[in-house]
Amino acid sequence: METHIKPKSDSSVVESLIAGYKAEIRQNISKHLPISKEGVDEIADAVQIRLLKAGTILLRAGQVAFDCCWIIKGCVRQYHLIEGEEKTTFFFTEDQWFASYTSATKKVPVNHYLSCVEDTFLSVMNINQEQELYQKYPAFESACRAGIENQLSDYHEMLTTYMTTTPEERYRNLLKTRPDLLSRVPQYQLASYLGVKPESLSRIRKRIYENLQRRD
Amino acid sequence: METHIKPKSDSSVVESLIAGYKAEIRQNISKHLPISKEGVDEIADAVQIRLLKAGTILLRAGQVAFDCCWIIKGCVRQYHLIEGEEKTTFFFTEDQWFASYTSATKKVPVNHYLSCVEDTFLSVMNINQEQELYQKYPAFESACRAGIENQLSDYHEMLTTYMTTTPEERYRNLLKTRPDLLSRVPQYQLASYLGVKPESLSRIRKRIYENLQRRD
DNA sequence: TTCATTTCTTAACTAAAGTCAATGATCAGC
DNA sequence: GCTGATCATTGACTTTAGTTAAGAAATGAA
Repeated sequence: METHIKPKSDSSVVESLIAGYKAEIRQNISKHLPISKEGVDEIADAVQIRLLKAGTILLRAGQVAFDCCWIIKGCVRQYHLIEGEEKTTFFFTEDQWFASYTSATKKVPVNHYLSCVEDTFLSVMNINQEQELYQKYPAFESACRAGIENQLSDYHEMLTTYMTTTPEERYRNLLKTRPDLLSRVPQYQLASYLGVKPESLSRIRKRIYENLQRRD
Repeated sequence: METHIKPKSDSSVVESLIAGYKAEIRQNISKHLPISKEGVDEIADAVQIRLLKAGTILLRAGQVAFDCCWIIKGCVRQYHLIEGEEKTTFFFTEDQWFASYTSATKKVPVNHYLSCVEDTFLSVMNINQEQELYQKYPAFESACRAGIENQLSDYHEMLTTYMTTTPEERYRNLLKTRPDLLSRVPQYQLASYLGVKPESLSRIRKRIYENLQRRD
C-alpha cells in the first residue's frame, strides 16, 4: 500500500477511494437524470459511502432497516437465525443492491441479519430521505421505480428457479452463474444458501466430480 | 341465476358485474390519487375487465407478457413446464396482482405459464400503456411504485421463507395462511407448489394427522 | 514455521422424498 | 344415479438429505 514516491496511510487511501466513488455517482446521476445541477447535488449529497470491515454486522433481526445499499466492492451475506442455526438466503456482490422498503416505510422490524463477508464499500441512502427526494424530483422516482421493477423481476425469477430445482442443480447453476462465490465464501455458508447441510454439499460435489461423464 | 321478477341472461349478469367493477376502480383512483377528472378518466379507460373461464391459459412460455393483472375474483396458477412436468410456482387469488415488467419493457419472453384455476375476473392494464401514463401523471407513478415496493418485499419474504423451511413446514404454513387453497386447488398442484411429489404430500398429511400431539 | 482453530470430508446410520405400481376415492358428463 | 376419468392414498423399494462422530485439510495468529 506504499508508492515509492510518497508513503500514504491506509486511511488516506480509503479517503481518496471514497472521494472517487462519490464523484462517479454524481456523474452518473447527472448523466442519466434530466435534473438541475442543484437537484443532482441534493441527490448526490444524500448518498453516503461507507467502508465496512469483514465480519461487520450491518443489520440484525428485530431492527428496522432504513438503508438502501448498493455494493461498490465486496460481499454482504443475508442470513436467518433459526433455532440457533444460521441459514444463508442471499449473497450480494458488486453492483447488486438491497433494501427493505416495507421495513423502512412501515417501521416493521426485519427478520434477517446482514453481515460483511469481506471488507466492503457500500453506497448508502436512507429510504425515507429517498422517498422525500421522489416528491421533489419525479425523474429520480422514475429511475428508482425502473430499478425496483428490475429487482422484482429478478426476485420472481430467483424464487421460481429455487422452487423448481434440486440442491445439486442449484450448485451446478452456481458454478455457471456465480463461480466467484466458490472462493469468496466458506462452503458451509454456500450449503445453507443451496438448501442443504455442509455434509450434503460435500457429497454433491463428490457425486459431480466422480461422474464426469455428465458434462454440464 | 334468475330473479322472480325478470329473467336475466348470463351475459347480461356478467356485463353488469363488469360495469360495477369498472365504476369501483374509477372511484378508487379518484379517491386515492390527486389527479384531474380527465386524468382519472384516462387511467380508468386504460383498465380492462376480463372474465376468463376456468382452464383458460392466459400466458404461455415463450410469449412476451404485456399485461399487469389484478385479480378481482378467482384464482390464477403460474407453472413451469420442466421435462414434461408442470411445476406450480404461484397461486394468485383475490386482491393479488402479477406482472412481468422486464418481459414487457425489454420484450423478453417469459418462461412460465398462467392458467385460470377457476372462472376469474381480472382487471388488466397494458404495461407499456401504464408506463406512458407514468409520464403524464406522476401521482399515478408514485402509487404504482409504492405497490411494486410492497410486492418486492413480499417476494423477498416468500423467497427466504421457502429457502428456510421444509415441505412439511410449508404445508403447515399454508394451512394457517391460505387455507382456502386446500379446497380451491387439486392436491397434486399444491404438492409441486410445496416442492414435493403428490405421493409425498399425501405422506406429509398422514404424518401430521397421525401425530396430533404436535398442535400447530 | 508451528500450533490451534476452523472448515471440509468421510463413514455409518436414520429420516424423508422420489419412483413405480396398485388400489380407493372423487368428480364431471351423460 | 351411473360410468369413465382424474386424483389421492398406500406399499415396496431406491435415492438423497439429515445426524452424529471422527479425522483430514486449510487457515490464521504468534
